[in-house]
Amino acid sequence: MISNKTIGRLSLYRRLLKDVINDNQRNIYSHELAGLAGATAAQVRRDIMNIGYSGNPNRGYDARELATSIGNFLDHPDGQRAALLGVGNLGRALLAFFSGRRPKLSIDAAFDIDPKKFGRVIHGCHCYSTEDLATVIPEKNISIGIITVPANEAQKACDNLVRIGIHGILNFAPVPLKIPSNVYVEDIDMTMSLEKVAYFARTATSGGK
Amino acid sequence: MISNKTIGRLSLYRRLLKDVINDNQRNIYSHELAGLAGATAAQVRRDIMNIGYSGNPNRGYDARELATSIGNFLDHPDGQRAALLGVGNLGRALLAFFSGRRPKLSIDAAFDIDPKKFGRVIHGCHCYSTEDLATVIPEKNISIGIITVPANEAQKACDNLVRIGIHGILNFAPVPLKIPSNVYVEDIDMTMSLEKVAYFARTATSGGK
DNA sequence: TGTTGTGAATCTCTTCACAGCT
DNA sequence: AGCTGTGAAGAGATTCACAACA
Repeated sequence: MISNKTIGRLSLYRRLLKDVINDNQRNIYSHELAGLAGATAAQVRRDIMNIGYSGNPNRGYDARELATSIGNFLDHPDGQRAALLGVGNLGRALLAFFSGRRPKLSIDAAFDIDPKKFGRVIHGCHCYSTEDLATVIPEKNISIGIITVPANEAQKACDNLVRIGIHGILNFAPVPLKIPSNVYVEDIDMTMSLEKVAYFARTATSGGK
Repeated sequence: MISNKTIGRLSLYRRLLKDVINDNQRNIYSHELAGLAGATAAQVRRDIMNIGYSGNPNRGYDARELATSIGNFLDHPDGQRAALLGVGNLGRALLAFFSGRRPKLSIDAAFDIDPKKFGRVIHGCHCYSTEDLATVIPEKNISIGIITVPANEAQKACDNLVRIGIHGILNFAPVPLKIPSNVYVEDIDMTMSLEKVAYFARTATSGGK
């Protein structure tokens, strides 16, 4: 079983490898990738070991092969699609941010309760009424939910997603969601992050992490 | 020394305690707070122990006192101010999100390179030219930077902040920043988070974390 | 009885260190 | 000589389990 932390770093390595490949660099050593990622060489080697890819003691890793191996590991062969719930300031920013970024992972529908938004296309994404959730999500074969509704509506949004059979949720609302154990939630708690920065900025010389 | 993870949870506990206090609940047990926070009772007790606050074996913790203790621990007595670099979609969403949220922690200046934005006030925050960074930041006594510029400009933005003497940075750009060891960076890597969700949504029954 | 506070045990993640390879 | 792959050690975080207490 592969850990949450390793998955996160693999995602980062792949992104860094794309730049390396674009610069026409063929091979990369664990310590080079570690330098780019802010990790240690041993960490990089172990992460790569975990997905079963092997380098060469002389030339390090083949950048292109490694990126492909990570892709095979992280991506679903048919791709995966996400729905965004809550087309406010943050929701729209995310639609812009993720638009066309990864072919195997796209936001394919947005939902809101405000009728003025129904039918609009925002950064290439069609906006539906929340009432259509149960029909649009299976129809578009969506397997991931992104919650950007206000805090007081987040649990309801989550419950709706879970009821339809969504197993993965990215939650931007600053409240812990109650979910059954077969659903994975990743929280992005910006308030918490900012308060951490404030704390460690004070305690000065290199606080935690 | 208190850990990064503990600081994060304390921030969360405080937010949850506000709701509890608003509901006129006087006392709270570690297992109740744990339930709200999605943690264990032992975890909550240890975190609270770390900041030196004590409960009562009969009544648990005094909600109001505990919230105050966490505040004394997390907040700077004079408050702290942040600057946001990069007034794009995400930057504007953050200005809206954090506007007036916490009195002791506010975004007091925004910076961009686009002259059309200079002088505008966005969600209550004045927008300056990036060239004015070195004058506005000391003037407003800002100690925290928030980076929402495009990936290829993030390191430059970071370097500018560090040069002016900023010790804490919240980084939304999807690149690891190179910083001296006396600066604390908290990364919010939305791409990584979404890819994690995609992965664990597949491997189904409660992947990692 | 049911809670807190906490030493000790456990679990998880990271780093060390080196054999084996090219 | 300098790298990878990896067992083993180490560090860090969480949970257990129970004495002390109201």
